[in-house]
Amino acid sequence: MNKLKPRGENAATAVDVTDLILNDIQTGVLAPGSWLKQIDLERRYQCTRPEVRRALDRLAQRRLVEHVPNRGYHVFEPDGRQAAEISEIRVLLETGVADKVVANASSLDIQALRSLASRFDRMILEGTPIQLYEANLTFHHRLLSLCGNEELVNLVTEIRQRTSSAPVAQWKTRARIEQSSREHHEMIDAIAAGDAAALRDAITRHIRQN
Amino acid sequence: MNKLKPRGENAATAVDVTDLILNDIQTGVLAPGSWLKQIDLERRYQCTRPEVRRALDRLAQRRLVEHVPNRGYHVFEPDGRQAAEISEIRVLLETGVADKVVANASSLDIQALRSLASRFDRMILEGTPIQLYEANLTFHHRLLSLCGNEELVNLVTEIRQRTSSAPVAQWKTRARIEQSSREHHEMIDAIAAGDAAALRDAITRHIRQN
DNA sequence: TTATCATAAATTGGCGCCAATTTTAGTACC
DNA sequence: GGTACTAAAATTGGCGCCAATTTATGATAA
Repeated sequence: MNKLKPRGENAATAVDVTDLILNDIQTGVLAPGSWLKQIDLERRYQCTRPEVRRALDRLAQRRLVEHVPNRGYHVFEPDGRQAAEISEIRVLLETGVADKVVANASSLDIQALRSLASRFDRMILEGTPIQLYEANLTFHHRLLSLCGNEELVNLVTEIRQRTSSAPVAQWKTRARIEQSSREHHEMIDAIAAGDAAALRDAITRHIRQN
Repeated sequence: MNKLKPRGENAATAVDVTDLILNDIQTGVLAPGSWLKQIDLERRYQCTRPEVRRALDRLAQRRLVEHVPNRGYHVFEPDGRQAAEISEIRVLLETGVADKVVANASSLDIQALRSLASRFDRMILEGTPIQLYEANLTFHHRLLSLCGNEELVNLVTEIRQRTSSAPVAQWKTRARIEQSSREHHEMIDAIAAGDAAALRDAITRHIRQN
């Protein structure tokens, strides 16, 4: 008598609809401001109505979509003020642990960071915008993890999602992308040199001008 | 033909079950680690099953309760590491805007803060632990609001809820409470003196030793 | 021709039932 | 007397239906 669902289903089926919708918002498939009709989502993600509703409620809690009673949910578009304020929060958190990052970084970590930064560079040329976006996330996640504060890493990951509705489109020009790339390497150099002040400076510029 | 529900019901009925449960967790009525049975909540708050479930899901998203599939939800108890990490995050955010707070504070704001700090002092003697807790929240909220970053205020309010499961019980001794009181006045003095460094120092000590 | 109102279609959101899983209690067996 | 197995009770969680509200459509009158 073999149990088909051992305990948490297989890993592939385990992904929640919330993440699917979230992903489509991040990649810009679901445009900022657009209305998310429950029937459409139901069909698009091949799931039931209650699942859609739970996902929408969760995303509304995380302020990625906005709920208007009896009207439905639409993709949230942060105004300039909110975006600026969130950027400032990121600056505070990420520069605040710069010294910890520098202190904890082993030569192996630095090597890994260089590899991830290079991967970002490669994606500028060869990858899709989504791959570029993900390479960027991976780099920043790896760097921030060095601070040793797991909760902080989670928090930054969460609020980064709120920064721009369609983060894929955040790099408007090619020049801006390449500037980002340079800043990545600049951060690594600062870490390698043990220069926390330089790291803080690079991080601040990097976040503020996105 | 009078409409009994004008647009969003009357303000009293509008409070969500989520807030009710949250409040009972904060005040320690629902003890850390205890299981939240849906039937009990349903009866306790006079609401329907789906309402209970939505509330539990929201609280689980905010990591105030933990969800174990097919077992239910229980009040989350943060371990020492998590509590310490969250405190560090608060230190970074609240000290990070100390200069802004000092810069923006008018004499009227300072007056208001003194009033709120006094209210806290009064609650030590005359109030219930819950009133004391709320007076403390009000004071900190008012102070932090001076930074001008609305998103940051919201964020701190949110993560403060995650710090301790039963925040009412956070002040273990009378001595600790009175120390908190002194630190409140210390913060105000620093603001009045325009001394951002002193404010940062007071905030750091205040958060770390809770 | 355009504005307004009524009717119809579509969408949201609340509620209850039932299946799946877990826990508890009881019983038989070692 | 203790342990393992079985059956029943309790709890969780998924799903579909229907009422309430909103939006779209069309008709009528100015």
